[in-house]
Amino acid sequence: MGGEVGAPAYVVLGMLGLGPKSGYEIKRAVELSIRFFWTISQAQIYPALEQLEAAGLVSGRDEPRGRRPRRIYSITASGRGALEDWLGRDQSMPFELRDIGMVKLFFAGALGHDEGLALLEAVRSRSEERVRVLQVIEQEARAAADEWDTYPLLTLEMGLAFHQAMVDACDAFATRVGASMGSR
Amino acid sequence: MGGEVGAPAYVVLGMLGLGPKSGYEIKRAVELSIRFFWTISQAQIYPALEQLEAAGLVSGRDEPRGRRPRRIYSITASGRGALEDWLGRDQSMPFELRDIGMVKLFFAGALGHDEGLALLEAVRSRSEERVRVLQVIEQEARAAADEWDTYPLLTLEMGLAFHQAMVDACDAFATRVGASMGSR
DNA sequence: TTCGTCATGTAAGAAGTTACATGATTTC
DNA sequence: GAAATCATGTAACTTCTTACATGACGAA
Repeated sequence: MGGEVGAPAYVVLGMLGLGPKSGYEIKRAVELSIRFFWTISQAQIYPALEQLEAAGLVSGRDEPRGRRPRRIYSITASGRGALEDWLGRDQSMPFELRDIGMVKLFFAGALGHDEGLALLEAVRSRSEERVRVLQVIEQEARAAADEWDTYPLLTLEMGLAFHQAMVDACDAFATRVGASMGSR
Repeated sequence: MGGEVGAPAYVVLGMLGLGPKSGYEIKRAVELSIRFFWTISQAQIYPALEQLEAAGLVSGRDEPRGRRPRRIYSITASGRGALEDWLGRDQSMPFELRDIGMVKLFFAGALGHDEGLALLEAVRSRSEERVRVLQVIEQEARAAADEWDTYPLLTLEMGLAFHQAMVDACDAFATRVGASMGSR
């Protein structure tokens, strides 16, 4: 009792490990960085912050901007310990993928030839689009340098690599089936 | 009113499109095929079957095995129509990835050099393991031939391709950082 | 003065999982 | 005769999302 914080709380803790932030800023930071492999809603953040503070892993202080209330949280020494501990624990890290697109492809045999290929193209272009977005972020990241240090850059590269792999798999399949696809 | 079935129900419908099955068999079929990109629990399947039957998309008939009760569901003509319709709708197909491993990697800067590399290795070996499992399934699939027709095989290849891409990204990073990794 | 952003908080609901309950049949 | 598998069903719980409520500040 007392302890036992879940994954969302550790994500919040991790973000505070990069620097003091308000709940609002944490939400923004997630949107700007890990959103492609983790999401968190506002309604999770504020309770998580309370939990973390109660456990002594973060400390918050009020820093209102004018008359607008604001509370900035910082990671504590024991919070840093808990974070490192969590990162180090080789607890099960299930790769959770929930993809309607792949499900549909799996069932695409129920479709006619052309409709099947249209579905394939939809899945392909979805990943292609994701690759484009990630490439833009990559440009900005390399320009900004420090903000995105090596590990965040790695997760970016991983996202790029596997969506590119999906595009390639679609193209290989289309070639096998003998359809023209992806003009690029 | 009546309609408006969700994704889980369509997954059940898709499985019945491959042949009549009991709820129990549907669960098993999911475990044997799409489990890497979709899961469904027993507690979802039986209500979904009721829903689908009420909507006239499947029809169930009792086929007890001895004294053990059993209900086999078959897709109806209008069920097949609804399935094709769903597969064809280019409704948003968000790629939902929820991966604690990548989250941890993102925050790995909080760790020392060695601990960071250990985490990297954990993520790498997780995907490598998945590649191994998928390769075994691929062998069986190519041997069994018909059961796994082209589209299911495609989703298999996609899984293989992107986990291999993750492994490669880990190796590339490890090389960049100048550590020896992945002896393969 | 209106709109977008900053900022926090929560109530209600959807979606999904776990766990239990029950019992027949098959396999070792 | 014990254990695994077949088979269905559901109650309770957790987790997460959506939506609303409130209000200050800055820019147009």
